[in-house]
Amino acid sequence: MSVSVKEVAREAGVSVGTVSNVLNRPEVVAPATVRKVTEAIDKLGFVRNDAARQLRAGHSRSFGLVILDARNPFFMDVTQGAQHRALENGYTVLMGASDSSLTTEQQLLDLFDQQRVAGVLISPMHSDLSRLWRIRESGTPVVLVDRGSGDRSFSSVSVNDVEGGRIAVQHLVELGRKRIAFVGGPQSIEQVRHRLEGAQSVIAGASDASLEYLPTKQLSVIEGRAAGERIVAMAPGQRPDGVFAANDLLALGILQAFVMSGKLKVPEDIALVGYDNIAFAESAVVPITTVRQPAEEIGRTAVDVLLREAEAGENAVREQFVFTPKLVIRASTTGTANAPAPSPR
Amino acid sequence: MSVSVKEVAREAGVSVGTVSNVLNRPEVVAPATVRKVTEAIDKLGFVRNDAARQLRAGHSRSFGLVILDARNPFFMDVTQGAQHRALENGYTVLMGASDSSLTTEQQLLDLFDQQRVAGVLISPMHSDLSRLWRIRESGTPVVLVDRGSGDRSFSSVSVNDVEGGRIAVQHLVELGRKRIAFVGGPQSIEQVRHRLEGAQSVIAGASDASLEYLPTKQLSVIEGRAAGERIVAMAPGQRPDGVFAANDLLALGILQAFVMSGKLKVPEDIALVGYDNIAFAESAVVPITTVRQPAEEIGRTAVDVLLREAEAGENAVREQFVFTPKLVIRASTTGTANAPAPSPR
DNA sequence: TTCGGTGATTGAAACGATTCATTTTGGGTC
DNA sequence: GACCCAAAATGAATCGTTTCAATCACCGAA
Repeated sequence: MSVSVKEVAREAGVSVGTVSNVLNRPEVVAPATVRKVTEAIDKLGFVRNDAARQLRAGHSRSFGLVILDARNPFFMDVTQGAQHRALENGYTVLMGASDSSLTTEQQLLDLFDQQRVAGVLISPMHSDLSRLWRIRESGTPVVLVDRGSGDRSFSSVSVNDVEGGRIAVQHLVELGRKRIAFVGGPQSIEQVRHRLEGAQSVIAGASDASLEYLPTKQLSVIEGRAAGERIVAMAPGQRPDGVFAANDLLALGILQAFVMSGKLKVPEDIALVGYDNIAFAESAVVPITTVRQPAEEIGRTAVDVLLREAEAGENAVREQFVFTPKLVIRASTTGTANAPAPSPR
Repeated sequence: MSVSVKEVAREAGVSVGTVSNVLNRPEVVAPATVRKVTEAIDKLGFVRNDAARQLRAGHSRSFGLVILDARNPFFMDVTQGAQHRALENGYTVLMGASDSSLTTEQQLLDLFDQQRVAGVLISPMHSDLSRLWRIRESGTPVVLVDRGSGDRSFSSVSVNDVEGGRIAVQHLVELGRKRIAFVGGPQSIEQVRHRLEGAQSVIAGASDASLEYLPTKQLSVIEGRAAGERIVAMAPGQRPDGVFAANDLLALGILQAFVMSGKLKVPEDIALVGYDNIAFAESAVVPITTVRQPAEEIGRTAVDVLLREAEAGENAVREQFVFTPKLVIRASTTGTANAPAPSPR
């Protein structure tokens, strides 16, 4: 079916070893021979069989990346960053979304195991990292993405989510909002817990403000809309005047519900802050104030760390990268018309 | 490093052939033996080496998918659909974005070649399908996605883009818009050409309406914003009163520019129609009227066709699926407040 | 007791690239 | 012309799984 080194060797009148050398270390082969072999390769349309290379090498030349949600532009940005940096180093990225399902996460890891990936990048569902320990013990480096490693036992590239939650709610409080609602869930997602924690820390320091927790099942536009509808349905007296959503998808959904109701004006009646600074937050009905995370940089850095760990092998040093999030202020809290200049992402 | 069938066989006291049979055809192995082997597998933590399987099988158990843009939610929806359907059939999807670069497209195909993927799904850049011919001739089925195969020489799953362009502009004309602008590009993208063609066909039939073509370099929010700014800068007398954008990302950017200028009201001064019906079109500053394509279904169907072609081998029948797009009317053309019920995607 | 026959198991070959110890080649020296 | 050495080329072994022809074990029928 497809051409192998053997046939190339025959065509070029050399041995298979030489063909392999031309492919991998042309400097040890006589120039004339290199030419002969290259010509044979072109003539026969030879394409290396990656499976055979991997089998011999013991591991593949791709990294496995497990993200939480492929529909969230934030993760696609992370993926993009990772993919580019990996490609620069001759690696490929296999991306899979766990869709916040533990089973799917396991399946993806099984898959990566079978593929003998050179490393795993993962935004894990919960704190039980035992599976990841096993993977690393079997010789595959693991880097946590968008999630710190509490005890520093894994390398990680993350953003300070507690701080992110803090600056978001701080902003709302400084605008004079008293009844704050936090919309997000499930709490099994660490990022959600941390952002909530940061929110609570602000409230604890502000005597006259309160925080209400409105749980959601997922971090999606649909769930956001549902949460928004719940808020719309509340009695005016106990309705929050500021909402902090655990991510921009939720915020977008919440905003939709508010606008559709025709009853709640943003930010006059209720201010809204999201998280991630996805491109679409800026072009929403009311441009959404949000907490920016350097998505692509997270992806790139994660691959860098993975490459270093892979190189170092057994005695690799664990690295902890923690980025600091920034508040991007837009009309959903300040009510000023759309920001005149496009904000950086 | 990692456990092989050989060690499992030793542990279980059987031959490697038997272990392989337990793995692949347990029904031909005595129940007691199956148990012994299964226990040995669990005990040693054996994980199949996919590279070795592939090598033997001659091809991998994954499909390669080349999309135009990973940041466009439309393509992520297609990917999601493809991934799910593939998984149901025991296949994996390797997704790569060509980012509208021919070189990247080639690189991805090279990669898939090396991986000996079981099939290729591609949303190709231009009409030169010679590379795809070669791939198919080497025994790998190919299905065109979101793009028809003019001469039916490839199977394809697409949407009638000419019709999509037609209904979009038809809608604008029916609303009484006379000076229509088509924003999109580059024309090397077939989808863009067809949508433009559909737009032109309407104008040709409407005596008093005109169509202006505003080219863009990409189908992105940024490019949309730039195009929008160009429109804002036009003299009021020759400014279009209706804009049809080649996709929702562009539309979102255009809308941003209009709103930011503070000079143009949508739809009063200028009506806007997008394409794709991505989730974010609905939650835009002004919810955007758009042309809906069944993204996930496209992905699913494409995998189905690929599976059929792979099964049939040499004498496979080429199949052409053409979905019909639907107009989703929102405030950016009708000006009515946000649609009360969320529209279907 | 022997002979089929069936169901279960075996083990060697094959997949294709890489590696590395070994052999060959070609110059240069004395 | 013999000898040495470096550079170049060779080819068998290896990776882990699957396949399949061959063998084995066991039971019932003759």
